[in-house]
Amino acid sequence: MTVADLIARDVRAGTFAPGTWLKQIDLEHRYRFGRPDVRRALDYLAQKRLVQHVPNRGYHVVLPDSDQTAHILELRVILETAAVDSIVAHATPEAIRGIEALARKFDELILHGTVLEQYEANLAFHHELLSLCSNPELLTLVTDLRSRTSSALAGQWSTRARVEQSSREHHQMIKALDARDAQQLKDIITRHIRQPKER
Amino acid sequence: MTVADLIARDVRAGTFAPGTWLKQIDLEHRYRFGRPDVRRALDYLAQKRLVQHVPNRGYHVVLPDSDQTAHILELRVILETAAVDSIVAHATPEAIRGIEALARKFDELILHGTVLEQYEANLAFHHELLSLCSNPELLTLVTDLRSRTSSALAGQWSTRARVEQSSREHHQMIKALDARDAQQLKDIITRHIRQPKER
DNA sequence: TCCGCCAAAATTGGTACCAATATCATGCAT
DNA sequence: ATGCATGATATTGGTACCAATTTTGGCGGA
Repeated sequence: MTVADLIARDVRAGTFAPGTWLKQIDLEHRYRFGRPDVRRALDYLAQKRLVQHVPNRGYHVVLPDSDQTAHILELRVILETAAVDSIVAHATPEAIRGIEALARKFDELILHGTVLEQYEANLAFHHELLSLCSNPELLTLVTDLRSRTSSALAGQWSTRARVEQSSREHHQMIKALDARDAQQLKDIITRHIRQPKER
Repeated sequence: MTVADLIARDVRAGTFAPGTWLKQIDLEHRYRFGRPDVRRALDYLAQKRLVQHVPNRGYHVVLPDSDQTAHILELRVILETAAVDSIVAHATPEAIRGIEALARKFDELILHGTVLEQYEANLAFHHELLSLCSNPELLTLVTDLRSRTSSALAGQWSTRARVEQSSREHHQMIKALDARDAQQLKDIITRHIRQPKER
């Protein structure tokens, strides 16, 4: 696993809170990598907009911007609903079963997993679903976008109720996919991404 | 202007043909920058998928993959048509006039400009049009995607006829925008991006 | 007591150098 | 003559070091 992945994971897990300055020396000792590796990783993450670079100051974890995350979520709605027709067209019974397995994996982790594990299981579910789309670039693009909103992980996934709601929506997606109901699937995905605040 | 921009420009201009190995020493001398700057630029461009990194071999300009570019073009169709409703809603008369000016600028360069100038004028036109969308992230995302397909610049922009067709479509877009005809604008944009091969 | 200035420590970012690896050319054996 | 091994060369990539900038702590003055 690369340095960038390790840092990204720690950012998501909350080890490095938003706004924290990531000092190269600390990262060097923490992950036992050389200075150039650390700097490349920070540049990489800066380009991915997970950290921000300030010349002669260093790199710090980005502060979540609610407007910006809202815009990114809208992009995901656009892209993931656009993928639905192709997904439905390529949804073989085996593929659906594979997705269902990942949904159940997510369900299990609601009770006995850490927030990070839940997050990654959720990622795996959506990744598998989107991989049915005939456009592989869409998958990588959405994956990229998702990685930019997850720093607001604590906010979105805080409550048990919200996670259980996600689980229900996963199974609703599978049901709609099984029924080849594209419009229904689009609606669920839209709700799932937007995560409307309850009442 | 940064090293990455300079390299990117030379790649688009065809100075560095697809497949060419970009040697750090050469770039260092060509642009009069230090080694670390060159390496950062190459890493940056590799992340942007303009060049490819092979460990212990170096960086080479990506070879255009027709399937991949087709997929990226489809993503642009999805995103740019999705932006239309918002664009139409925010199209003030002044904004339309600004876009029209850029379209005319493009027209002029058809006759008296280099291919690179035409390319950049085209970019400016689309950038201005998309900037009307209420979602700024969409603009940056499409700009990013566009930068990945332009290495196939020679292929797409080769003929005078194709460039003039683009010009006509620009003005059709403005007309549809002026008429507040969102569906019409979407159709034109879709054709414009897909650039169907003439019979 | 609080504010501003100055020095010291720490961190970033760049330069030079060196090791590791790949490519190329030459020579040898078949 | 051709294929292969071997050594020379060039390029990449990492290590160590140093300069430049920023931050921190302390001191003096208002």
